[in-house]
Amino acid sequence: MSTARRERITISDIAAQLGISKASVSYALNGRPGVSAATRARVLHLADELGFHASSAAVALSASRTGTIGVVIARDPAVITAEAFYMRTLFGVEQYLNEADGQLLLRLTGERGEDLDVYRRWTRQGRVDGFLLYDEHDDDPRVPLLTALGMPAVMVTSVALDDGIGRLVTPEAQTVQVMLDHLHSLGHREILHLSGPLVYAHERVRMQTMASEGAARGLQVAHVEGTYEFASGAEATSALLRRRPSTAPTAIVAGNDIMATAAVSTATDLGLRVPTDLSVIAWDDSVLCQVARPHLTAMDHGLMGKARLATDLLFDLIAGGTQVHRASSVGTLIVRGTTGPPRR
Amino acid sequence: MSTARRERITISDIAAQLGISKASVSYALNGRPGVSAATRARVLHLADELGFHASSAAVALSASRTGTIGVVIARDPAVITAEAFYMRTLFGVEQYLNEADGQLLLRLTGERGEDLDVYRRWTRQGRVDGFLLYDEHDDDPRVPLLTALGMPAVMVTSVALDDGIGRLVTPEAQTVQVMLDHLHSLGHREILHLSGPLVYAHERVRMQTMASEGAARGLQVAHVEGTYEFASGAEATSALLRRRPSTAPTAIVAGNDIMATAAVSTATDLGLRVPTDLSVIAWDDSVLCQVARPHLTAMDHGLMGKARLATDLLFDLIAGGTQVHRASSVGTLIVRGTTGPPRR
DNA sequence: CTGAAAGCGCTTACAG
DNA sequence: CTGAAAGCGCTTACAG
Repeated sequence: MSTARRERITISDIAAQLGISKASVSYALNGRPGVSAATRARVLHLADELGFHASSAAVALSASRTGTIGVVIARDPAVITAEAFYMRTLFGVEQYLNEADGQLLLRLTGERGEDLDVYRRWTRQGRVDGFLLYDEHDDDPRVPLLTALGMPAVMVTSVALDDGIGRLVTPEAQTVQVMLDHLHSLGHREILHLSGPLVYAHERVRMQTMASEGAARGLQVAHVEGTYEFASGAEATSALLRRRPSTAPTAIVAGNDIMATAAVSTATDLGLRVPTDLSVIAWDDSVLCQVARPHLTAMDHGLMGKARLATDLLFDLIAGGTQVHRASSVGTLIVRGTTGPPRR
Repeated sequence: MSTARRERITISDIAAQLGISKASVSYALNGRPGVSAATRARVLHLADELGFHASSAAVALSASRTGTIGVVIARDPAVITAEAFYMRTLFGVEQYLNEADGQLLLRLTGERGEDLDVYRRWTRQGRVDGFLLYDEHDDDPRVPLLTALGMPAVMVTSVALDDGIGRLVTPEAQTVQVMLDHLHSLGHREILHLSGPLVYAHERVRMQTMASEGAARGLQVAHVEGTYEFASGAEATSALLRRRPSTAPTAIVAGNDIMATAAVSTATDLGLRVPTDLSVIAWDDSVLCQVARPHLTAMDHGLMGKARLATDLLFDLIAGGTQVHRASSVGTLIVRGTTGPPRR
């Protein structure tokens, strides 16, 4: 009856109805000083009654604040849709955003650097206040790019570099210790580390840590670089098993759930028993691990919690925070059916 | 050297450097008439050289256009991270957006109606130009809400209602025909349809279609409502197998990959052989289907392509298009190791 | 505590 | 074809 033609309700409407200035409405709405408690209450009440929500464009334009963070994932669809990693991570981010009333702008690009253009464009267009970064590469071009653009960013990574961007650092050393201690106590002495692609910084860290921690325990740790794909896990496993029954590894630590599942499948197909003839640990737990037979022993890294931590750090930096490093806590080893004493 | 203090490059900068008006720059940039070819070329060249990207806030505020679509997923994290459905769907959407230079605002909420608030808020805030809708319920409250808000929307569904919102309609009848023909030709006469929750409109359609198409082929089709979860598939399967060897179904059509995998696992655990003693089809193909043993026979619905179609329809409606219904094409049955002739 | 006014960076009729 | 100007809906010093 009142606002027939005009679709949108603005602070001008509220100001007019209350007989005060737009400025007062703005101050009241944003919880800033400059209005009396009584005026503030009247504004908030009317805004609620009218279902008022400030135009994000107007806020962004005048206050240079979008309330939006960006996530750009540059990975092959075939791999990414197979792993649960990103979906869990996104859920963690969203849990935080639901509470903090933030928004997520998401972009899935190919692996050939198209992502750099998205960071640049979104920044110039003023679409986001900051970025959450995953899958760090060595000399990752995103770090200098975002630094140059002056855009807050948090890398979820295993490397605690001091390059100015925010970093949520995974304690890979502790993760490796948990897995190696488990295998060591079962009696394994020779282990194969089937990693993901070494272009990823965290895979390099894991490889080095597996080697050093293995040596510290008197373990032989061999390494093979995989692709995260099923075929890659199958191939590495059959190659390993062809060396039997010499001094081949009795256990495989696989870089993701897919390759771990492949290892179990392949061993079983070749007539071996898991875990008696071969033990397998998956670096990341997932439904796949719970559904495969036998169920896979795997690390639960609390991915949703990690994502929340990362998002919290990012909002902190956006708000002007200066503490750029934060550490996530070590995960839990879920012992299921694919690890046991080796026969030998 | 020139723009030291001022971070952002604006059309005013371009206009100044070229000695023309802001309006001309705007026309040139947006490919609209009102500038000579020569001027347009100079503008575009300089904009490119300066790495100019228009402020999305300013465009949104003045032109009421964000270039952003919203997707709000109201599902339990445990289920959603297990299925590949949404990740594939998001990839399809993103493929389209990468080409059309559109953006995606994503929100994952709980299942208790919090999503309605997000639709309302994003609309009032002017954050998006339209919504992509999934998981239609009977009398879905989102339809009247978005209609009232005057917001373009496309529901990806199995129901071709004429309620004004856009609909990309899955041909469930054809899908059912493909699966039933396969089972029928193998010799199955009694089939169990283990559906997902019937609160979803597409599950109701599937149930009705399974019944009618089954009857048309002289098949007995029983129905059990599942939850999409592993436990649900396991339970339904063991209940079915307890009825053996009477006139129990010899095949299960399961509503998603998780329940299908559960059916195979459970049957195997109970000492039955798949597919000899029990055949299983998964309604949606996934890595899980390819990794499980035996590999699962499943429908490939071309989810990424469907998502692209839906996004295309949405942008069409946003641009003023009036054709609200579009049909997606039927998927392909991938015959693997879980379907074969029944023993009987 | 309150109001008038400038400004954010675009788009879009409207005159020339 | 081109320019001057108003307007989108907020925020934010700046006076009172």
